Amino acid sequence: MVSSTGGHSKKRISARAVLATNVVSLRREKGWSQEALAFECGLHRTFVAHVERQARNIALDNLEKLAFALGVEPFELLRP
Amino acid sequence: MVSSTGGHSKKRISARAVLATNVVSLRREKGWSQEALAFECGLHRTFVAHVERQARNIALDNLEKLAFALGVEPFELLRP
DNA sequence: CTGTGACTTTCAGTCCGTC
DNA sequence: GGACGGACTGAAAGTCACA
Repeated sequence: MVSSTGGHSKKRISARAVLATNVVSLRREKGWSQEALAFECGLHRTFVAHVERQARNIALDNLEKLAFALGVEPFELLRP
Repeated sequence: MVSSTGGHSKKRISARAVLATNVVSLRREKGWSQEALAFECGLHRTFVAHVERQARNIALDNLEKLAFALGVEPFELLRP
């Protein structure tokens, strides 16, 4: 058993989970609160919270806003 | 002159445009029609067409379906 | 086989408040 | 500062007819 997440070692982490992880760590690296990040990308505070908790299926245009607010390219937010 | 592709070197291509380009080329590499790709990822033929023409703001879950149907990771569809 | 506008249904995204 | 619930509005999903 490689790990406990099921049986297969090739288990694919959902794009939502990867995104959430990346957003949280990039945000914390900058010492920002969810509110501060929301302000920077022009989205709502609760929406950013939902994305970080994998509770929302974010659309591409907003993924792009999030990326630029965090100072990275859109594809970097989805890279594991 | 840094480079030759126009005037501005800092021009950011929209995530939609990058996605469209990548989907079209990966699809053609496989010799698939839009209909075939739509079937593979469980989406509608016209929806795929709209994405390829940058006419839709696709959400993450569908981006993921598209990626796996094309045999790549989600972030690779957004990499320029 | 593909492009496109239009349409209905579902949900992304906002805003309120409470713990 | 962050998790979470409810209610609302606008936009994405999904489909179709026709070019």
